[in-house]
Amino acid sequence: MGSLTIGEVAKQTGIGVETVRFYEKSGLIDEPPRTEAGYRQYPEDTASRVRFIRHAKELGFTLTEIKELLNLRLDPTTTCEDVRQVAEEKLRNVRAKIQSLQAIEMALGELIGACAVGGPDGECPILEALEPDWH
Amino acid sequence: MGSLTIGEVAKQTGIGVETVRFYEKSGLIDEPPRTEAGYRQYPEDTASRVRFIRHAKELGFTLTEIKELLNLRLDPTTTCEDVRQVAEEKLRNVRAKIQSLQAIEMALGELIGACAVGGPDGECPILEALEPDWH
DNA sequence: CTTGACCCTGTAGTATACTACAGGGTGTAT
DNA sequence: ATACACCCTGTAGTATACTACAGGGTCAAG
Repeated sequence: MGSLTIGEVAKQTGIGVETVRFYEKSGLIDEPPRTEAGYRQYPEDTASRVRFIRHAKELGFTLTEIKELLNLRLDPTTTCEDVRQVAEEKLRNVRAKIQSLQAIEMALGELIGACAVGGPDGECPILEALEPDWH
Repeated sequence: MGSLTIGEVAKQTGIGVETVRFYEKSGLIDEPPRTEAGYRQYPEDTASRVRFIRHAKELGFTLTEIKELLNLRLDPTTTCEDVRQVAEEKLRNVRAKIQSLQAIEMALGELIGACAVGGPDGECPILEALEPDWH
């Protein structure tokens, strides 16, 4: 107990074993210790790390950006100030995404509302809601 | 006036002319009328459509999903009920993304706060903030 | 002690979304 | 009338993120 095979990680996270190895090679999850036979022994929190990666990917972050997010903790060579600056940049990035999504959310809500009363009439509430505030 | 060349669309949106043609071929923007010489004459709102596509892409939507979003209006063969159902599914999708981003936003805020007082201490607030509510 | 499910490395193939030619025509400014 | 920037089609190449073998070793159950 206390460690997971690559197959268990894959099963718990709904991805393939090749993808787990791919993430490891890409530096998104740490290289785990091995058994004598060479089998990977992943720590138990690897599964939540993988789930984080999948969610972040769905939110439009690239694997490179996700690596940066995950490395915000745990790199002892960077100073606190470095970490803070990267974190603040990511935070601005995240907030911009939230705003854009909220604009789409409103547009979709309007579309559904318009649909309920009269049906779509050729204009595009989605485009209209998003355009004005985008430089 | 009243129409844009492909180069003008590209310039106004910061993408290349090849990408505009690619979006046209992919059905994300309508095939525009042509001059006698075969030059494309895009309607003026093409630029905002392209900007919408770029933003939606940054939010993790695929081009296929963006097409679905854009086609929510303007297809006269689908019923209002069809439109509403697709719109509501997209809305749920968008709201889930907003929630996940807000969780990341909080985690980053915590990280920045922790950093301000004592520096990172080996735990990962980003991972921790996201884990509990993700099945 | 063998069968089947699992693991290993390494390489090659796929889908998505561009991006860059090649080879040619157009339009206007000097 | 000849540059030069721009447009056209079509095809091929690239980056990212997987996904699928090939060829082989490991291990627990019967």
